[in-house]
Amino acid sequence: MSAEGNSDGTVGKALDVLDMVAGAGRPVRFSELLADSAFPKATLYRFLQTLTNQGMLMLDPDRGTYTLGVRLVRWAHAAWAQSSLAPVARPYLDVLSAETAETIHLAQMDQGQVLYVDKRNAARPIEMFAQAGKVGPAYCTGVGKAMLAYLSDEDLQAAIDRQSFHRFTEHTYDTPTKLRAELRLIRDRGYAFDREEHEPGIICIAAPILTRAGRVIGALSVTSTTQRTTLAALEIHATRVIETAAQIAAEAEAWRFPQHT
Amino acid sequence: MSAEGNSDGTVGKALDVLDMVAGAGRPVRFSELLADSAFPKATLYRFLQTLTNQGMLMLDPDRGTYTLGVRLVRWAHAAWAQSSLAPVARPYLDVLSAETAETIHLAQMDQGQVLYVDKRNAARPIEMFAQAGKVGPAYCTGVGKAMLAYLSDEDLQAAIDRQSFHRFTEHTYDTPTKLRAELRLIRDRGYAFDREEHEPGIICIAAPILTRAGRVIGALSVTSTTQRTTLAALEIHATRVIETAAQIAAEAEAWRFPQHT
DNA sequence: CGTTTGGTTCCATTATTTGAAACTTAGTCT
DNA sequence: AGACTAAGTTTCAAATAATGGAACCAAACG
Repeated sequence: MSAEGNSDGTVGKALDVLDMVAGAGRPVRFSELLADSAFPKATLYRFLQTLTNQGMLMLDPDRGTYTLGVRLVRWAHAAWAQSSLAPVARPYLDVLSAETAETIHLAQMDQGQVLYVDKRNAARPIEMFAQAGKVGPAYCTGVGKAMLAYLSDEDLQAAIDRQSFHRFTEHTYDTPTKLRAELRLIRDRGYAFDREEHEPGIICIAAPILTRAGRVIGALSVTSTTQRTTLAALEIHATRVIETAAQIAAEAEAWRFPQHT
Repeated sequence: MSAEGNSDGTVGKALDVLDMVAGAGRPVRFSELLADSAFPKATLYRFLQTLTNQGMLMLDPDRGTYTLGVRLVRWAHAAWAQSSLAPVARPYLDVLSAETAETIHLAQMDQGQVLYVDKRNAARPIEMFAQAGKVGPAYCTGVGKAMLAYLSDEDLQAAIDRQSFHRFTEHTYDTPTKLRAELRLIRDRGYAFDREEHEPGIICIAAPILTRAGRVIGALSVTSTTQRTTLAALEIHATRVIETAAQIAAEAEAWRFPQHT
């Protein structure tokens, strides 16, 4: 979680610093960052200055702490609007949400993890920013497995290498072998289950969003709890989830979607 | 429209390139970017490669077009949660929204522009990502002027230098001089009006959010239309807006600086 | 096919980054 | 107060990475 060994020249290093601040998840002092980083004092200092100048970081002058800058929020808006499935999928999610009255997730793959890009909440109005942008593990979520199942061999291998296989619950597939077996079943079935693999009591069914060429560009899930319903009952939505995924795929293809990895 | 006099070394230049892609608002080809940029072919090419490697940009291999990468969405979530006022302000906005039954905006300053970080819609609640993250001009919006009015002299000068002073409506303050006079009034009054300066028919009253030390950290507005109400009628909310701004400021200060002298 | 257009790579030159060390505060201890 | 310490800032010659003109490649065009 801490140090990327990455090195795309100066820019790469600067972004590593950004990541470090992002990773902290709270305002951090220069000295804290210095302790965690491989950079010498002066170098880190200069990066911090540059990033602050650029609005990527914010320096609280009273406290001398750094946080992520709001400029990122601005870019994210553009990124979300321009290169996520969310804008395209929105109307379809609305329909599915109304039909199922359950929580809907729309996700994409990002660096081997699941990135949620949109959500419809069963009950109350949504808190989009609080939800979209969140990341989760791929190997133990419905959307994650749905996407993994349709990855090319080499992309799958790369993704598997990035999984932690932490055993969140007793149902978590905690080895690559078990996971691969599960993925095979998912591919045969056409959609994935989450059997309380990530959080106890949380179940879902999820379908991949595929281009005509068969490339995964995202996934879609209907989520519920074991208190409200059962997996079997949830499965009646399978057809509609798959349909919706297909509709989104078709729409997205009209816009010729970039490749996500 | 991008004045790249930026002097933050290589990182700054790379971010300018990112901005260029973001600014396009659609997938762009290498050659388009080349035409718009001052960089020579090879240089621009290398930046694009680096940014793509870093996940800040995405390259559609079929079309040869670049879009913003989803990694930004991920960072933005962290930025929003960690260094925007939005999470802190949320409950207060909810109350104000219920009380006024008008549209509420929460904004912060970003590079001389207004960045909206949260919103409550008069009618229906939705679309956070689609709304938050949007930017607008500072010199002709309520929140913008409220923030400008409390900037330090040098920050104000820097901000003014970045304004376009485009005359959106007949009420727009279209020169620095007029704007400065208006800002003085706002400071005296404690809150700002928007008298259809940005969009015809749209009016608002806005208050700055200030730390105890007097630093501007954001602004808050209640917006309506000339069809629904008048500026005079809207002004009855002034006290509550200022109160709410104070509450958010207090909360933000407590939350971000737990320990105090 | 010869030509144009759009994209990628080379590599000697040049400018930027680097980081040890010196310096400046601001804060603590005696 | 004065001496020490920790945290942050600046300097500057050496090391390194960025630069960009030009060559190259590959489609698409005529």
